Amino acid sequence: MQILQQTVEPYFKEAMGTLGVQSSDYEKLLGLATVADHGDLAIACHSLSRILKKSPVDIGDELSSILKPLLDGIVEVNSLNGFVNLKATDGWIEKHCGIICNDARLGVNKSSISRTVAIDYSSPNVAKEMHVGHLRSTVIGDSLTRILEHLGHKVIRENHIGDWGTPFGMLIEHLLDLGEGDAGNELSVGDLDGFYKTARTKFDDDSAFADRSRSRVVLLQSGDKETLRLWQVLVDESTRYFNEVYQLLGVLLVDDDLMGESAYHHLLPNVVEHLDNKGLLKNSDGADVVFPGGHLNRDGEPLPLIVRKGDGGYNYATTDLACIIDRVQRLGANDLLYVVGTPQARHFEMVFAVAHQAGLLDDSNRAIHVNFGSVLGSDGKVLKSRSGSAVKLVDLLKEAVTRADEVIGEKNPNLVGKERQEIANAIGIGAVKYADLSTDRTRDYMFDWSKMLSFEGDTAPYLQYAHARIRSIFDKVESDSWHSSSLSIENDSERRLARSIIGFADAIQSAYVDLMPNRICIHLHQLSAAFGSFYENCPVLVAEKNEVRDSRLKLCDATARILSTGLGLLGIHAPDRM
RNA sequence: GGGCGUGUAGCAUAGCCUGGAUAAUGCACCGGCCUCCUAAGCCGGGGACCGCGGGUUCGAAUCCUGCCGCGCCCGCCA
Repeated sequence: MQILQQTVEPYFKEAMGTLGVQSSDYEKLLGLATVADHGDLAIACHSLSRILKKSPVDIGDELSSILKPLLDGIVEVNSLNGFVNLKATDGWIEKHCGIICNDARLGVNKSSISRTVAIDYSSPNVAKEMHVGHLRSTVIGDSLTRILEHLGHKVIRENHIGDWGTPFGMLIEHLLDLGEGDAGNELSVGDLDGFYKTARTKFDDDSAFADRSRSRVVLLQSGDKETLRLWQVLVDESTRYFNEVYQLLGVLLVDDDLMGESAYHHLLPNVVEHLDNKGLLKNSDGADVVFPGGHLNRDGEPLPLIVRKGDGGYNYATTDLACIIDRVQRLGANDLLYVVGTPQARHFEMVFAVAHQAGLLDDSNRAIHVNFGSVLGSDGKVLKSRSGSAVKLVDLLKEAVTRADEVIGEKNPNLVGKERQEIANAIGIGAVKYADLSTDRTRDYMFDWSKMLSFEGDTAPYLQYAHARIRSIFDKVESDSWHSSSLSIENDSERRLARSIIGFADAIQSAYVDLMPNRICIHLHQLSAAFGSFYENCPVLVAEKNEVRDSRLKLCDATARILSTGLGLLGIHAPDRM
């Protein structure tokens, strides 16, 4: 209802002028109504009481009578308890909802300024299983990518996989021990954890193996050809596996988006050199560090960002700085988004601070840690991959699809074959994604199988179901004549639905501004609920008059398109049947 | 110890940035609705000292502050 507020704003100002109130005294008084029954917009008059030396109720009455003629035909004006309530007229709703119904973009305009956004998400580790933390990053990042692109921004996906570092010594040695063929087998069936854990165990228990692993790291870093080839085998097998998961999940990530840690390896000395040239580099306990300020360690001393370890090796802070250089200078990114868990908040604060100090970022750039909460088990404790949580991402997704398929068998046995498979996929995967996207991403997230895979309530299947019901109506419509008809709003169910249709653009805007996909979920659920009520109360095909039928068809069409568009922005499919 | 975050009905959440009128939604619970466009649905009902105490304000779930609980982070892992 931003659009209504914009419409009303000038008249409101005029009325305030008539009352003799300064603009600084009424700036925020006009806002969205908090009590839906009272209207769409409200003006709280209480703070004017002191200025005008009248009671809020009297001011409300007076303001109301000034606004009434000004806003005739736009809103109904009433005053109550010192509030002036503005409720959109049916005429206004018919007009604006009608515009949206006729708009391919459903009222969602592209941003006037297109930004180039590099978004870093998913980032699984080579030769390690993807776990629920990767699920969050992948699903949230995918949704944000879609939202940004929908608004006309240029998005560069960056899958910063963990493909470099000391563990690769032991992984390569383990690969050699198994023989490339067998190892490839193990990896290709997706037993990444088994591979990694065995290597780890050997490293810990077998000193000869540990020695070989360390030498292998040296060979890897010095660019030994054969070692690099073996390393590439590990990377290829892993990425093939990641791609399977991505395909099952239905996210946009492809091989071209891969930009692993190894890709920045050669830039790391330059990063340190650059920091040194800027005079930021300090030596502390043998390591090269930068003190960004604002952070203290346990002893109350300034906390450094280590860019080069005492042993001469580089670490993730160095790589992240190299990424910033690459993304800003080579890719021309205005905005840098990092869809990474909250525990790394301090790390990113320090990296961004150093990047600014070093001139790698300036005021035109926005570097944002798009943080998300930890994944908790049913016991409320953090689920960690190290503790060997048995939840494999692939297994979870497959179970979701299986369960969806079972429900289809119960609810709609007519669906068979390939179509049923695709629908089961859309429902199962959609349920998992929606469970992840529909809550505030910054809060911890309870990993609950039964909730995630239940298809009742505020879930993707509820929205998909609303969509499918509408599509089934259109299956029975023979003529397109409704397309050119106009809306006529006659009852509360229609009003509520039309208002919700108008609100779609606001929801997208809100999701974009705060990078919060759940704002879209909230709106889609509210829209679906409005539709559910409409569906029960307002016969469409058997409406008493043709004008009414056509008007309702328009509402249905817009609702369905908002659902499929909105779900699409969440990376969720909306099947025509289910 | 310091920093950051969080605490809303039995459970899970929205609202908090940008303060307003009976705190919203889902699950669970209770009661209704399928000769009628998909009942994965709809309608109605009960259930909350918005962690606790101060403060600012005409007005606080929302802003400030103190305390309590919980979580994460606090130098060579990422």
